Amino acid sequence: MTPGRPTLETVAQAAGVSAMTVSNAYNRPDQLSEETRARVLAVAKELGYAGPDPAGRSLRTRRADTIGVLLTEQLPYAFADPGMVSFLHGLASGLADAGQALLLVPTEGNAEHAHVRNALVDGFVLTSLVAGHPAVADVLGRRLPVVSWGYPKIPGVPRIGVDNARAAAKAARHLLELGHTSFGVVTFGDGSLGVASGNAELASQTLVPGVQLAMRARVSGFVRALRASGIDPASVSIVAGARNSRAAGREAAARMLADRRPTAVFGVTDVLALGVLDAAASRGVDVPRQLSVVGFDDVAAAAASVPPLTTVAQSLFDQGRLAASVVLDQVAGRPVRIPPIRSEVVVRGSTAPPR
Amino acid sequence: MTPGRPTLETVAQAAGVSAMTVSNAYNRPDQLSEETRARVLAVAKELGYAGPDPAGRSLRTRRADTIGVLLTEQLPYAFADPGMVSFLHGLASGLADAGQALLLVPTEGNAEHAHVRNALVDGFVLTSLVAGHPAVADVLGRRLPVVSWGYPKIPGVPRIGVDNARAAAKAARHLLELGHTSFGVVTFGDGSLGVASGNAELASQTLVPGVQLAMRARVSGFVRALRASGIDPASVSIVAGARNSRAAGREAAARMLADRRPTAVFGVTDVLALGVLDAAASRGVDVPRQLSVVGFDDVAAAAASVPPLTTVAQSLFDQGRLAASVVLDQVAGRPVRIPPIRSEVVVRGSTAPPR
DNA sequence: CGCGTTTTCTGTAACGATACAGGACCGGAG
DNA sequence: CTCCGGTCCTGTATCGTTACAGAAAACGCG
Repeated sequence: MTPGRPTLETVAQAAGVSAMTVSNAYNRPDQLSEETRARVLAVAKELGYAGPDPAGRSLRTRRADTIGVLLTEQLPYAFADPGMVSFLHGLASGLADAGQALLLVPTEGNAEHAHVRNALVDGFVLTSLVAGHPAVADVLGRRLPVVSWGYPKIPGVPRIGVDNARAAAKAARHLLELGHTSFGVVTFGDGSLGVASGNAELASQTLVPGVQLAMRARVSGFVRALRASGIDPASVSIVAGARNSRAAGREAAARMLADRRPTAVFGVTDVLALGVLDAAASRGVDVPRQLSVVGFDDVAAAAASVPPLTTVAQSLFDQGRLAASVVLDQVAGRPVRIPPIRSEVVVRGSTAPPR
Repeated sequence: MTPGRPTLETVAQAAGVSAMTVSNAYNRPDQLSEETRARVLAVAKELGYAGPDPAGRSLRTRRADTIGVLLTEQLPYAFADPGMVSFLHGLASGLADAGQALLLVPTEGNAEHAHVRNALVDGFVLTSLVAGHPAVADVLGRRLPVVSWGYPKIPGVPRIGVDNARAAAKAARHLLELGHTSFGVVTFGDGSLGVASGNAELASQTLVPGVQLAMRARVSGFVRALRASGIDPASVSIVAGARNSRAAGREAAARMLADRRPTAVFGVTDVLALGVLDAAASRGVDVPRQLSVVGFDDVAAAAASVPPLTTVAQSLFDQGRLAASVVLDQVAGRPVRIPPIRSEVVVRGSTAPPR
């Protein structure tokens, strides 16, 4: 009876010890003599035993030492968006420090969300998901610890995220302090909807990407801060790109600049703001002398652009690490505390007083 | 006897059916009447049953529907390097299409490589690892399907990667055709070692990051192509940055440009080449009129730089997708075929004839 | 009405591991 | 010689699921 893959039992018999001893040889070296351990491992090697099977172990111990992150509808989005990459970076880093691996769980494709149901994880991190996305219900159904980043806001689920409206207001105040009086905003998707009606925070009944909820909050926070300083909201030209990409930002900005050109533009993400810089450059508009541009996020590319981008920095990497510690605290049954996320305007070369 | 977490059995008893029926309710809807299924699911919901436990399922079915990717020694590297991110993007995309999740397995931290041993995966993808990295042995010990990207080269393990030397030679020929006669190379780490002695391909006995083996191949391929056209290899100034970052590339290029300045520079990665552009800009050196710059990889930032970067494109995204299909072919027992990876020079605005 | 088919459901037997509770043995103290 | 405390090792009992084979009921049909 020696066919098939070797197991603990196979090795145990070959080595003349009990299965427990073989298990201990791998996991509790102090529980057996160095001598026996060496012999057991030698036998295991000879038999081609691959080591204790993680599936068996996981079933028995009820732990996976893995945290799953639910990626946006469009998997590509996760890697194409530098902000998301920074967050994942921080998350992976925090998890690795705690000896946990990170499982990327796609939400698209399988309609039954088999990925979510089958994911062998001890907890989930939700990232900027579509509000009301069915996969969220599946995650909650797993009854595992969860932490949400940005949106959706779920009752009873710890959430990490900046106050987008307040952070965007900082961008507005920076520009106001420089003396600007005419403004534009570049957003994407339907991120501008509801702003005109002052209803930007209205929860949509339809499937609205969570990222776009964040963008709405940024737009409305920006506009509100302007209004507080006596700027007429109706004078603020708001354009939306098709998606959050540099090219879309450039295209949207081109439309705006062709119209009556404001002296200051707020891009709701750095990626869009970089597109604004591109559009300005190709039209011969000098930044910052003829046009000030502010972004949001402070991704790596923001510091390297020409000119370097002034932006509202939120530490995405740190938020990733925080998400890791929050979900692990829950797994371990420790109390969860979420400090407020800080944001600040990083002034670089893309903003200046208007001429 | 109803304490603890509910299981299939708990639900089965409450619903008055067998455990198998409950299992089928979740996994084989066609195996039972719609009526019973609805009743079972209702009971399950009422009991707070979270659905079939992935650990039990995985033990029984011997599948995890997950592929693990072993990340470089420095986890941060994976996310900080846009080339790696593109590869991961393609990999995740290919896996998602096949209904597989992606597990990021860190190699650092735990000396025993518990992550590798415990990873619940059906196969592994190795990425540009340190040659002879101990985690590689652990991976091979798992006796699972493996595919390696770039380095290390492991006998019997399918490997995906461009021919770095040949691709770099294309960069050299592009510059030669433009008429350049004085050259520089910016690499990183010890990527230049051995080139002078013509021994760049020598496998090192020490722990040399696999990425650096790739860089060595690029440097030597570039230099060899120059030599083939009568350029004295000794006249090529080779400088190395501390790491693969834009800042390091800039710093290294600054040293080179302060010296006798070549008319053409090859950056062994786009990231480094972008640093070269930065260095040129800050010294007032006009690219491409006074200096031509060629990169390698064709990351997104290469198309957006000022001027846009001429580079040797290798489709990292496609290589990620290929890695996915190769490892899944192995898992499924299908024959593995690895097509050659194409590379080509994408001419943009950073190269021109010398003046 | 009898008989083969299909639909619907069930019982048994692993899958591979570890937690736990001891048992055997050994050396030294009393 | 007994008792005690370690060290080293073992047996048993799950962990929760699904593959497989087949039973029972329902159905179609000549």
